[in-house]
Amino acid sequence: MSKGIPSRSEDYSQWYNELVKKADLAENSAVRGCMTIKPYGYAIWEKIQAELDRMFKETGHSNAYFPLFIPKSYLSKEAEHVDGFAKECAVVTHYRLKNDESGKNLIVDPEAKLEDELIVRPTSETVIWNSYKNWIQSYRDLPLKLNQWANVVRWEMRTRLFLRTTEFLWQEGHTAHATREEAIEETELMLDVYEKFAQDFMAMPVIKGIKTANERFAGALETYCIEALMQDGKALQAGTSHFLGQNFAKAFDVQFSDKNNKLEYVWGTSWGVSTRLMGGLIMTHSDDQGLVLPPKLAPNQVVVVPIFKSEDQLNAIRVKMQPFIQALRNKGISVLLDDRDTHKPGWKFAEYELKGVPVRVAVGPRDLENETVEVARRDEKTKEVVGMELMVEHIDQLLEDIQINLFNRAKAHREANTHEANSMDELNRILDDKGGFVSAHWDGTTETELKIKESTKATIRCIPLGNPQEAGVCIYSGKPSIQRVLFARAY
RNA sequence: CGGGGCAUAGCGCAGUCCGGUAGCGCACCUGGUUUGGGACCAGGGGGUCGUAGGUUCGAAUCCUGCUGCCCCGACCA
Repeated sequence: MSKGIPSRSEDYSQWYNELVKKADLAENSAVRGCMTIKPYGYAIWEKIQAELDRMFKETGHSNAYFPLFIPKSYLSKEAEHVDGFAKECAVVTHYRLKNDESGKNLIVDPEAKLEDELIVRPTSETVIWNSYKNWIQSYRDLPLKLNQWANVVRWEMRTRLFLRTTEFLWQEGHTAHATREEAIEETELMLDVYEKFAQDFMAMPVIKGIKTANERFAGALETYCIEALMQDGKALQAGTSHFLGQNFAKAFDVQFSDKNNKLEYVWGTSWGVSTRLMGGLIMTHSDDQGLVLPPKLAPNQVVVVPIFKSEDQLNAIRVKMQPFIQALRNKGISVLLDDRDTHKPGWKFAEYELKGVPVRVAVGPRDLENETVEVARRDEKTKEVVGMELMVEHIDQLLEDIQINLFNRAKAHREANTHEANSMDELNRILDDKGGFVSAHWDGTTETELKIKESTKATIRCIPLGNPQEAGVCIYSGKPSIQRVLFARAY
């Protein structure tokens, strides 16, 4: 492990790339555009999964698993859906390999061509709705609320670890409802779940909103999203929740008999968050020393670094600290005792800073004498000496403080980087100057949205929920506008 | 997918212009001294120079194809 990572001010994207690798989160694999998620990175993802899974179940959803492969014909059943994904699908055309004449090279057996080619799922609406057709007959079968944890593949041109990879991990929820109102309610409920998770666990403030027609999920009537602002002033779409209307029900002929024995198409939703959240987590909190993790998602919340010269000293520290470590664990706090003698304390300090461990406890002979420990917090890089008998309570409180501090800090950053623009000049100036969210009047047309994107590289991130209605003129066309929308350059 | 850059030990790089059989720092191994912010000294191991061809007595070095990575664009969560 070499020391240090580039600073954020020098080159933010270089900083990000190096941090992901140096903190042992992930690396590029031998397969183009695909990443290997390393144990430390995967441990964070597992924490994300565990909490989201709990929240999904609490809101009445069950997990299931649908196949990786989708018959090509399924995708084309919903016209807009196929348009949205056709350009980035991996296709399975053969089912067998064989040795060539020389016997040395494996080749695709031309005899083994699939009659019906299979698509590696870019998302699973189509296979799932194909099953829903068989599962739903009556209003008594509704609502049907499923989620699956899965990998999906979208053949991307340009990839970045966690933010955009060809294969990625996610969850996709797919629900079916008897009424339009209930489906919309579900779409909004899951958006709230995402917001709560992002804010309470990732300590990442998000703005809930609705996507414009242009940015909408292919096949949805309405796409809701949570948008976060990264440290470099670029926005990140962190999660989406789609109201599908009856589009997929009609495409896959999913009808149910209502209480009056009348056949109706069901109403659908789908919603997802992906390993992209890892990118958001990193870019929301981390600094030039490395990763900064919110306590609720840190694989190790506390690391204890003993400082010793001899084996006897180490043993004395072990014996002294054991009950305190146990007491922390009894409170549900994860504690790592790094008593390796192969690395020096200073090395360990730097290492755990790089890996974002929220709290570090150092204990040496001096502390044993004084009945104290040195407690350092990763977020503010401050340390203080605490009496041993107060240590458990202190750390418990400190972890809570860090969780809240990270959120407040990120929120302050977002607020400081959200501005209003009343002209194209102003929009451009803000974007080039410091980036961030820019609230501006827009005439509501896709045409204008695209023109603005062309000239500024900024897109409409969302129309915030509960957006104040305010008469104005579109900054591009000068036409009347009823509200401001949020523009930003985005990941 | 277009433009540019890069590919030499696990990592970061020099050597390439001007062809003569590979070097530095970190990491690793051994021994010793060390240990409260990435220790020091001594010794040691590790590379068919991304890959496939070509030119040449001889290629990391020159030529061509391919692959991968990084940056910039178009596409996207």
